[in-house]
Amino acid sequence: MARANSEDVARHAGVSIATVSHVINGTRFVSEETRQKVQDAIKALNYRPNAVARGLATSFTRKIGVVVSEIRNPFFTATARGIEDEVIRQRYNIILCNTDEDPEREDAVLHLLGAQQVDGLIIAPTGARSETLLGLAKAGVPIVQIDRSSPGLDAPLIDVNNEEGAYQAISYLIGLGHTRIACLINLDVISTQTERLQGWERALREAGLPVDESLIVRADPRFFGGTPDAKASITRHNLPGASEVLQGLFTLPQRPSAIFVASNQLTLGTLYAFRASGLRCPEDISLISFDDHDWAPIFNPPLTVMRQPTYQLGQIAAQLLMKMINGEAVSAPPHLQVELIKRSSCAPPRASNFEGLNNDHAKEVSAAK
Amino acid sequence: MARANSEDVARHAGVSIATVSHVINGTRFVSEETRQKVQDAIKALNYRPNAVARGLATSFTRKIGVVVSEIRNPFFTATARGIEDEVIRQRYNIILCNTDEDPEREDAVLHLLGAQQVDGLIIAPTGARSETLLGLAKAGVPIVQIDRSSPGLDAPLIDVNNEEGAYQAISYLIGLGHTRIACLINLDVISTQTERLQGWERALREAGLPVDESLIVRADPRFFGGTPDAKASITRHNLPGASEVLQGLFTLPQRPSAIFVASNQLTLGTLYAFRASGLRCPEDISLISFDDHDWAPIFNPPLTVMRQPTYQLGQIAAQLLMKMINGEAVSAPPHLQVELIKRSSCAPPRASNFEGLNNDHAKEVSAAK
DNA sequence: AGGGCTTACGTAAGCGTTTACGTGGCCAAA
DNA sequence: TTTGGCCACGTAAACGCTTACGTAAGCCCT
Repeated sequence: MARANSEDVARHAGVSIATVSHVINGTRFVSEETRQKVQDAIKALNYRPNAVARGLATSFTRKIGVVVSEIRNPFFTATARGIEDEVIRQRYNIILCNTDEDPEREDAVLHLLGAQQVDGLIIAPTGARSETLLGLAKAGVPIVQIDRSSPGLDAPLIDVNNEEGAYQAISYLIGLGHTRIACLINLDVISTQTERLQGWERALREAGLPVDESLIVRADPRFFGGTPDAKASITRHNLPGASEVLQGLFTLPQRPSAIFVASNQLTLGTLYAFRASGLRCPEDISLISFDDHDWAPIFNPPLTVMRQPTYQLGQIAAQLLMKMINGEAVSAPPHLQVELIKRSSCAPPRASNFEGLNNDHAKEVSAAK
Repeated sequence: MARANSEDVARHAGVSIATVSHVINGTRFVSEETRQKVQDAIKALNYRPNAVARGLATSFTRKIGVVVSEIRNPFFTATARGIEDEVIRQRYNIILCNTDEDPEREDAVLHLLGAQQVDGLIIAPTGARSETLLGLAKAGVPIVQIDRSSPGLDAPLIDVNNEEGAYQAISYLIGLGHTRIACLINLDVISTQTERLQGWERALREAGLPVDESLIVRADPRFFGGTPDAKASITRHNLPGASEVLQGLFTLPQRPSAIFVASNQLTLGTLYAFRASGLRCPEDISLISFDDHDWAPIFNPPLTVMRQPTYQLGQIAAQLLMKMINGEAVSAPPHLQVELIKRSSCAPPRASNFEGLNNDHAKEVSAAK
């Protein structure tokens, strides 16, 4: 059963094809009588306007591209959902693409999206400068960046204040009495990681603590414990992951009493390293990590985290993009705020004073003394 | 800078627009000389074919619709990723939509996808019969269903053997010595849930155990501990979630010694209920649940699960769909297999015999006696 | 020499919309 | 009776491709 087109509708209603277009879009006055005839014809023929043809005619396709590194990363999953909820209300669709942080794959999907004539683009760019991305921008495609920014690209960026978030996390640990705080970051060259590293350093410096470079460790992001295929496609650099790297660190004579995990993809490996090294958290080592997880509150111990407003981040990015698509002037919004969620994976270091305690586990530890 | 079109290229190369099209698509012989001129022109003008126009002309848009209930559900996240990896190789894009198991929203997104002239559709349908979906099928849109099937729709279904998986899970528990095994299922009307319930019942019957209806509990699926906005959009029925429902069950005089969780969205709530009720797992109660999680191996205890090949499920669905789009004859594939991943959340019930033990924790418990 | 075949490419219709412009009918004012 | 204007709608070009069909040039064969 071939789909009816507007010509069929016009014939059926005894009007011109222009009129059916106008009743559909409400773009000019049509008498009540003819409008009714057209509506009836549409019903009778089960007519649905062809968005592709409309796209050709208007150059608006009602599709936006969403490109992230990996949709299985809960950060992006939630963000994508925020985006979709926002745009679907305006009858827009999202085309989802993964880059795996690979500039080549990024290039490929950007070409496809460009060909698809998306009305706009929300992208978490890889670290590499992308001529293709710059080309899209120059061609007038509205773009908003999320989480990180692409070199040379002048497009609004929606992200959190990573440096400040890390600073808060480290300050919290310092307040608990820690002085040797490791910082675990992602090997991928993403600006978020260096920003968080800077926050780590600043907190240390401001507290008058030594900045020991040997406490900065980098690991290959990977899914831990996922299905085999997932694992294969996610291990990117084929270099040691968080658990391997940390088990080395933990055997050091002067091991840290706390660890700050700057990437949500590294948390599971860290937890595994604790277990493998026989370290109890928070008794032997404290943990604070970026990004909340849905399992974090019921983990043992419940994880203290820096929560990012992921869903909201997607919403805001989408709202901004829609404004740009509609030709409204927009200004780069401020950073979103991260939130310190105190649960129980941070406690004062052992054999230290307990001033500044303010969570249950710390009190338990204190009481146990 | 307006984008060049094929006419610009033709003019620049001194050939006709038809020739440009043919060198791009390789659809007819073009002399090496002219081919070269066209290629040069394409480079010079940075020409990219407009997929929308091509779509209008050929009626193939190189887009497929992917509709799931909730992309934040890791099951669908992995599946979507499998789909994308598969179709991107053929330069196809996916349009992602969420339904929240809401027939109305499903209807809305299906209309949009229909208008967008997707070449095919991969859908995890809601339980409700959908005229819109049936209409798309009748209009000739290739469709493959995943996870569950839609009433009245004749389209291949890619899923796992839910009944058998549940049967295996329960049989495993029975082998461990359990006789009172609760079954926690999702309130949403999805066929997977009833199938798993049937597996539960069959295993019990075949073992000659009583089928106690009071051990079947239903809960509202919801994210537990997620961000506030996530929670709001996910709680669907505004009815008690897993943790509330189970805490009731656990205070019963004859509480179950094991629980089978039939939905991955209910596992976190179950774990929370354990904690809230002061129940230790697996010492006081055993747990086996559908779907693996990336945090399951490092949870305390590591969770024994029925793993579904989620990523692969997406791949297979995509492969099948591509064949259908290419007009090849396809046959409905067999169920995918679920896999019992034995970790440590299942142990023999206390004060019972220990025959049939086969996991570490069970042995520990045994040894501890 | 003329017809026919091949080679390499051009012409133009068509895909299903939107939209600038045109037009017939009717009514009121001159 | 004109004329002008409004009202309600139709005509046709345009969007950027694909593709069926047409065609000019060159060659071979009789």
